[in-house]
Amino acid sequence: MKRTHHCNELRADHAGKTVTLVGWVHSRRDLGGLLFIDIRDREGRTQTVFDPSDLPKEICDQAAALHSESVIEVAGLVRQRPQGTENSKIPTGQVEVMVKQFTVLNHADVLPFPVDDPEIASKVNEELRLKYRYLDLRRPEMARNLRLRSKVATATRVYLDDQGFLEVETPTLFKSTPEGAREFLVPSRIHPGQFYALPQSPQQFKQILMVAGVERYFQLARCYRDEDLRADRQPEFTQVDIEMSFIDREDLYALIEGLLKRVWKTALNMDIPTPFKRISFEEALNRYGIDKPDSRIGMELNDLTDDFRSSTFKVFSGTIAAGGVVKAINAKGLACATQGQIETMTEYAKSFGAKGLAFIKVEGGEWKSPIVKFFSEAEKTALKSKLAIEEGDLILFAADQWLNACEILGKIRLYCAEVLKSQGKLTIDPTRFDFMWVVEFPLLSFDKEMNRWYSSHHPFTAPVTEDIPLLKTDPKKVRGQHYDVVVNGVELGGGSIRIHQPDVQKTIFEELLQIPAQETQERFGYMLEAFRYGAPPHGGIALGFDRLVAILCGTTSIRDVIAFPKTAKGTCLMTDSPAPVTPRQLRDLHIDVRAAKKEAPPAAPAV
RNA sequence: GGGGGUGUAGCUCAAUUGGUUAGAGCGCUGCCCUGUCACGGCAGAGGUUACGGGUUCGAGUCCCGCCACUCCCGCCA
Repeated sequence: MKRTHHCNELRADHAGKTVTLVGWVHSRRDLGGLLFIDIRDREGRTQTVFDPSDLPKEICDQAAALHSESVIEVAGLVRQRPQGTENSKIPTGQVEVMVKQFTVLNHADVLPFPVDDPEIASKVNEELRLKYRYLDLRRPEMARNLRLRSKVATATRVYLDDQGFLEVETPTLFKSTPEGAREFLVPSRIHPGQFYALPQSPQQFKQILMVAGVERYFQLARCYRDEDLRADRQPEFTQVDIEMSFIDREDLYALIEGLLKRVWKTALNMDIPTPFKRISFEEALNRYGIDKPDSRIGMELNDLTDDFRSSTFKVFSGTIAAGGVVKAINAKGLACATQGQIETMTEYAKSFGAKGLAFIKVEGGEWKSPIVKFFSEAEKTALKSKLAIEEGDLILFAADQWLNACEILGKIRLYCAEVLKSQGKLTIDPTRFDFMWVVEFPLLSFDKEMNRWYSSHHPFTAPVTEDIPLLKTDPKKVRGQHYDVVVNGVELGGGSIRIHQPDVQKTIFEELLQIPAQETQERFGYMLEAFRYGAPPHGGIALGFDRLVAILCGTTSIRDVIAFPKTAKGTCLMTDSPAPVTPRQLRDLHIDVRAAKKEAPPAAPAV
């Protein structure tokens, strides 16, 4: 068997050539005498013709009995199609292969779902698609995603190699660092009762590589987090992990902008403008109510705190008196929102801790609202001008402490955008990509319940240099040298300049995070020690590779760009994992299982 | 852990207020068909309405439980 051409290769000037094609039976049209079979491989498809006047009956019968997706090999003569029978829908539509020899390489059973019909195949229950992932991946859309992912990975490697980066692999069997994401544990057979952890990210190793003098490191690194899944979160995922020595934030921005420019050019043949705009965490919250703004949908937040400071509407003025703020968005054209939708929004807002969701519907020239009667003329005028209120608008308010008020309206804003989209009142150009850097995150956040500070990003993030004195006096004000790269409301990645001075690192660990010295030593001792032996200033970033590819493929679910993804409950429907193991295996690992045993599934019926 | 959505033939979907034998398209099986490409024509098979209970003269439809898939909250340094 030697194929001479792939199935998207033959053109009119191949006429007269004898060729061999291999591939899958895409479709079969049996006219009783003449039989057409479209043979498909990953490149495309080609029509083959079985002519009974030319071939033994057995061959024609055998070919006529084939199911879709059987794998065949055909050899024959390429010829120009008879006039009037060309098919302009496919690139090989000018020619066909007159079959001389034919072999069935694998006879396919009837399929659980159609692979050839994109209309139906794209609507097939995802459960079925995951169970028969190999069939799902044959669909052109999925094959395209796999191919695009591969191209982006290669473009990334080439770009970073051009920039002098070394690709270094780091261990998958790591040590548990019980802070941050929940880890997957791997019991040690050789060391009874001890465990490895799968890395949440190669964070510590990449910093150590800087101490090791690598200067420029990258890796398409597999990371593992035992947390609940989302459309854009899987328990195992891939990061473009990057770390560099002797840099500041500007160097990093330039590097990543160059990388994304290259990737967008390679994948979509698009030139994205650089540098990306930059927005501080505070401004992002103030304007968009979220630290990963989608700037394509308008409806920015407005601050009305000053306007309602002495309002007779106590819900607002009272909140302000207690140190809170009043914010509002204008959902243009949403005055038609149903009672149900307003209720949904209110419930949604409440789930984030809002007490309620005040609103004004601007309909029929009047402001319909349960609260507007409390507003003075001056307050109404301020609203009207600040929010540019027009007929048909829906105004939504949040009154709360700053962060809460912002976040509530931020979520409501995204919800409104979805409603407007579904009503056709908001359309977004699918080729629009709004990149931005979100910067100046607070280094630390305070956990009221635990009564302690924790790292907003991770404990290795360097404070902004001029804020270092504030560490001991006013930790809340310390900004971190942290940055997130965001596109269209998706956090593509984040990173920071790291701490490379052992004393600053020690202050963070022991004085602010209040990790006891002994524990710091046990968990991070090797890092602190490494920093004592010549640690260069360094920083880096990690980009979510699955999210990156998903955006390029125009899908919201990273499952569409991962060959073998997990379900929302972390199972693999194709291999049926996770699964029980034998008592013998457990014994070797010194493990007793206390969980109730799941009942074994009934034996599969004989096929 | 919590909330929402979905589950009817192999696939995609329908089934009025709880009311006859649960339907359609595609696929599948058989027969016919020599220029189709969504080939066409005729005939046929195919259902534990996810699963387990309950209410009712009667349940795909209502109630309770449960499972799977999915979206979201929590969670994701």
